[in-house]
Amino acid sequence: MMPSSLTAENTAGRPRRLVIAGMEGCTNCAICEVRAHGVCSALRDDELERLARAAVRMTVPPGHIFIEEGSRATDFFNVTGGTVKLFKSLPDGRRQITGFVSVGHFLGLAVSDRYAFGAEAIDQVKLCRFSRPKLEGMIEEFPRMERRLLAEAANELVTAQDQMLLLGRKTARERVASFLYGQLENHYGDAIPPNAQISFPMTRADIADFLGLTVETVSRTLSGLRKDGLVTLNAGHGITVISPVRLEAIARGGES
Amino acid sequence: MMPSSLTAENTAGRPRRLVIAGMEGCTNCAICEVRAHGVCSALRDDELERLARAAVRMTVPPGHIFIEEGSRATDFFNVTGGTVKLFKSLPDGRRQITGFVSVGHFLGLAVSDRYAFGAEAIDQVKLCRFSRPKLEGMIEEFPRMERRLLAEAANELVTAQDQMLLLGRKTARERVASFLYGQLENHYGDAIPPNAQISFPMTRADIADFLGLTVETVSRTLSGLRKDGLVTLNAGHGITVISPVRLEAIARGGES
DNA sequence: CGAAAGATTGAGGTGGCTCAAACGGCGTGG
DNA sequence: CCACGCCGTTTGAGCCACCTCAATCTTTCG
Repeated sequence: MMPSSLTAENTAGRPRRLVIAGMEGCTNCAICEVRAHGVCSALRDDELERLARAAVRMTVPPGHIFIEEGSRATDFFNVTGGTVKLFKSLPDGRRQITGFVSVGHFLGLAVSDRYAFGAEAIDQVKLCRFSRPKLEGMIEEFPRMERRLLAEAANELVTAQDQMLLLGRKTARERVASFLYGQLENHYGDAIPPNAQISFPMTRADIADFLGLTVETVSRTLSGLRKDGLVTLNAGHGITVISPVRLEAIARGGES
Repeated sequence: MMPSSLTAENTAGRPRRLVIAGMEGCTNCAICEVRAHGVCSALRDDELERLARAAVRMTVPPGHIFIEEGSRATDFFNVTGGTVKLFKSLPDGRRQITGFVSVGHFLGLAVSDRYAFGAEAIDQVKLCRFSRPKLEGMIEEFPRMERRLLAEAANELVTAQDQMLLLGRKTARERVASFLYGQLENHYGDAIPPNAQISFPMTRADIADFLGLTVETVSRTLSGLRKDGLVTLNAGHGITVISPVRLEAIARGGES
């Protein structure tokens, strides 16, 4: 009756409560490992000084939800390590992952006073946390930061539109190819060599929830790509893309 | 072979070329009918003065594409009348409508120097057009405008995430109910009365492309809702929603 | 009024889902 | 070190929601 779903398993074995582990207090943003990424890259050293006083560093273990869907939006986050999945759910447990985000990404741009999505750590995730009023004050003071946030929001909007095209109109094969190609771009940028290797932390279930498919379909589709000589599936979550060019053609919808 | 599509008809009978009709030159933004909406509402009168000098008003007839997917992003637009559909396409003609926008909405936040989407007038559309450099200059000068743009982008992001959930995980019935309920909210705000009337300019094909379905499925699903006593289908593009509450329940995924 | 576009309805096909079983890696404990 | 259980992955068989193709009906508009 439901075309897709994760009713049983995905609802049942879902991670525990909102737990925030390992809060290390504020450190120096100027020497932060993600200094060059995300919002931070928009600021000068003296501005970073201010930022540092507002930031709380924290670590979140795999599987833990640190933003609960619909909860009060009290904080903003900046991902400084690991990978996070953002998601929305339906009452019966069906789940859509709206994006995977990693280092440099900014989280928490909420419209209302509540988060419209949830966020769960896939692997060990490091975050900078800012209280809403504090960050809003900073935005007020540093127009450059606002510029940066606008640019990032515009970027996400473009990504979201691509994903809507994928979810609304692409076949399973095209979706999986799109996902793999996206991963390639993340690792290699524009210059993707033949036999490019990727390894990602998300499970088949995550990929399914991201692509609007079931685990079985993702698995079968990957096997199909393997049979067609497009990829090899390595141990763990590793994949070798033999022909990125052909993969992209499939992702774009230009080939069967 | 393709699960969804608008290959034949939708590709063939597609609107003509990029045509911009009725350019009326710059007018006074202070007395503009959408003064209270969109980006304009963020500005003071003296700032609007500046805006007016940068704006070119234009009218676009139904069916005409005024932003071509992938073309150079030379302008920004502010919708001052009518309804616009935003879309992305695949090479074989499959099309996904990413949103319908109307008065007050801002268009053209492109990341690169090219538009990532196309825009087509559904009915008679009125626009304010700004050249990219001019608007960027204004943003530089008026932080309030930037604030406003960021807020609007954040809003669109939330909408986009909702749409991803819809496209990835909702049934046809839930999708159509979601669409109708969204239309209700547009017209009535939060207080939607029983037997609420709506009439919208988009065709069944547009709705299908928006919901990731086919025309036939949209039509059949609407008929199903009618049979179930949830709506009545009026002449033209009018629909009466007998029970908005039950419709919302379906849209949310909480009822069959 | 007539042509063209849009909407509805029917009949049949299929891509991806559901249910089910087997397989593999990995940590735990005996 | 191996047995065991858990979890994620793969594969198979069958089904169904939605798609495709096609005909008819309705609305719009010149």
